[in-house]
Amino acid sequence: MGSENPVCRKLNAAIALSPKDLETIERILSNRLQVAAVTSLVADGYAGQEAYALLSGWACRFRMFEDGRRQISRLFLPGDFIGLNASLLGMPEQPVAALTDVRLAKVEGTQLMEALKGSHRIWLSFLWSDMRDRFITEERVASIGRRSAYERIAHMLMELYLRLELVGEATDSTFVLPLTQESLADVLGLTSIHVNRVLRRLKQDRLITVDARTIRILSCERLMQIAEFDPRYLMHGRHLEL
Amino acid sequence: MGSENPVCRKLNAAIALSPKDLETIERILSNRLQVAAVTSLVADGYAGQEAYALLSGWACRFRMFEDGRRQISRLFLPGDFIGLNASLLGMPEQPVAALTDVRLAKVEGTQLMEALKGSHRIWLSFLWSDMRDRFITEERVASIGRRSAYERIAHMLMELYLRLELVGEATDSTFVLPLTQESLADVLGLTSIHVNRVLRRLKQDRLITVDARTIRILSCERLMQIAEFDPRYLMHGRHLEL
DNA sequence: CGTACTATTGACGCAGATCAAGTTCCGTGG
DNA sequence: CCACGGAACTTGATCTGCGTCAATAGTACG
Repeated sequence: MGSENPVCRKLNAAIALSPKDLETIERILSNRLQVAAVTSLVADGYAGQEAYALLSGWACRFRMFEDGRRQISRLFLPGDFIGLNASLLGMPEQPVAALTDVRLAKVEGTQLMEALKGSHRIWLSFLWSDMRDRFITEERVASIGRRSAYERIAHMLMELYLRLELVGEATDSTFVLPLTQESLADVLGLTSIHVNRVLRRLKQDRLITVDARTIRILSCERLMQIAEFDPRYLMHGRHLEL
Repeated sequence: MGSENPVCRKLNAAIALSPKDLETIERILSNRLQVAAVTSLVADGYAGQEAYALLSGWACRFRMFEDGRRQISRLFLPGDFIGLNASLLGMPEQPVAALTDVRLAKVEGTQLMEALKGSHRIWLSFLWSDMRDRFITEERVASIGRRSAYERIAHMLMELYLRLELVGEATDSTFVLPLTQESLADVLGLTSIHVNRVLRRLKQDRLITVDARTIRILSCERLMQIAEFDPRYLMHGRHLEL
């Protein structure tokens, strides 16, 4: 159904969840809040119990340097959890900020733990989500470390498309990329100027079109080939027999 | 005691473990094996149940590209777990290889799960270790994305020193770095030639000395300052009240 | 209709890559 | 014990992808 929340959609796509499991998850996510773009969700080094699920909008975890350099270490898309494990330990972490207006669900540790204990499938699906986040970060290390700017942006566009598609926010090779080129640069380890130039090249090469902030991928195949995109790290599809 | 294994040492440094907890962990690690340098521990995309704990030597997870480029996304040092969570899901992952001769303990999922259920502290300590690995990877993204080669190497040397110190493999500002400059380059997202030049600069600037493969840090303070090293991400010390 | 982001484009510079030689360090076999 | 072969390390010369600086043009909002 269209009203299904992205968290359930994502988890259920990986591990078949029972209606009861889905209900349990919905309940965990019932404590909703809204936050405007740019707002800090987790302060730098804050050792809090805060954990969120992102229901709509984009957020990021980042590292600031004294001279103003910024690196975004993770992008959070709808359906992603923010600080779930860290909240269980209550340990200081890198700051998190909303990149767009955002709808969140605040997750309570105790409630979460009960759900994990109560259903093996819920536990598996959370583990899956957690592993996937890690693989995404490891692939990003590979991207920033060894891919050229052109390959890197090609890779990121494919990744975003597939991640958004999984939660129903992208179809038809098209999705909304609500970030400024500045933020994109901070994700990619580039400058906004170079991001701009590479996007132009990708358009010239008829690989994508950009209209306002809507991206259309003209050839997934060629984009994946350019980036040596190996979709396995996103772990989409039901790989587990239960 | 000196004979204590690095896994126990590391976990116990974060979460105070009871003698019984430590015994349980020792038991999980009783299935030992040895592997020579360069050997593959986890094949590319292998969806195995394999999980290891590294007892001595260094290993890495990496991403290969068709033209021979390589990026090491994680370094495993003594005391680290390899593929622990992935093994529970049995999902394909990036390959893992031994960088030096290595002593391992093979970890069984079922045995592990029992231990986690049996002791809250063991569970916490594994969660801590897991989070720490993630923070290390996120800080690496920041490093490769935004730090200069000089800052990046300074940062990595400090990180390695502190990680090794925690498991008793470094004292007195000195540790053995058993990697070739080629491997170092693949960790750092640089070329071996540039790594060589930057190391020379660090020596000239009286920040480190290198003798064979032994690194001595002459000024932690200056090194940390250069790299804007924020030790919080390593989560050393006992932060949790229990 | 300013004021302030955001995007775009050009000119130029530099950190780090590439190319090309050595040199040193070891392990191995004669 | 030495000779030899192959890594790993070192260093210089040159090149280039991306950064920096600078200027203009949209756009969005009050």
